[in-house]
Amino acid sequence: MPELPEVETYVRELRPQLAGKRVVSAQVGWPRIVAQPDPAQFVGMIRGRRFDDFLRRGKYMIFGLDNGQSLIVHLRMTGELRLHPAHVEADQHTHMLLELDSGEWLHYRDPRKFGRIWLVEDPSTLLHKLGPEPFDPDFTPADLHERLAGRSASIKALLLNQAILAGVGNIYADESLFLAKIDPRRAGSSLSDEETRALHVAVRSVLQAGIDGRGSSLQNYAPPSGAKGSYQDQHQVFRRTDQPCYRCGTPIQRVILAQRSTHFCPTCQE
DNA sequence: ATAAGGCCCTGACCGC
DNA sequence: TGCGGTCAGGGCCTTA
Repeated sequence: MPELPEVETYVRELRPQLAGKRVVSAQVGWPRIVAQPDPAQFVGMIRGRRFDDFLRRGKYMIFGLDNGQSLIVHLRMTGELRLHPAHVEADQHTHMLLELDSGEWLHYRDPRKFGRIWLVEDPSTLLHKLGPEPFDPDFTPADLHERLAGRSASIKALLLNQAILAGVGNIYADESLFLAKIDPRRAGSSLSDEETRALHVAVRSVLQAGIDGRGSSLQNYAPPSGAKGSYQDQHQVFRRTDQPCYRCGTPIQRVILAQRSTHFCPTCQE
């Protein structure tokens, strides 16, 4: 389940592999994977384009092309993007292929087909609804407090809301709330200034540790270089239901919030 | 406006 | 062994 640290790892590892290479041809196997434009147009438009820069915004990857357009990819749950030599055959779960002038092929593989690809003139038409980047200097504790004000939904649900803050998903939301010692079931508006500051610090700290570990490799995710991420070894609560809290020994509890598994320590988090 | 639930998808896993 | 049921969850959509 790629979240900000996993997508950031993707961008860092794929950038040097793709920079300056040109698309020779494209194939789309599962039409719904290409959200915009329609797949036939997409194939025509991407042909001949060269990859210039490569950025991340929230959980989106943005490939800048030489004609000013952008190829945007969201991996959702099980998406993978990998550069392979020409002799590697696409399997049944590979839904888009780009042939490059280096002789390599970029494979988009996604068993659950939740991921989406766009080719757009202006990325902001797609990304303008996103909240701030967690590491943006303009994102302050006061800003976070304002975004949570008046919200009755659980703080867990609000952390997952990409319009409030971009990039946090289920793993890093649970880990952030544990580090900040905040009960995930609390209403967003109930957080004090002090708790909001603690959460602000915790989100950045957990995401940075995730990036440093090249992400969390659970059942599906692995970075494009193949070697697994390591942050799963540092999880304090995520998928540790009934196991003792590392801090106090209380069994980690699991509840459902916003239709997502939520893990927390009932003693440490209030 | 916000909040909550459904939906898309398939593989892994569980109990029988 | 086979099989049905359940779970995993990101983001968009509909409903209230």
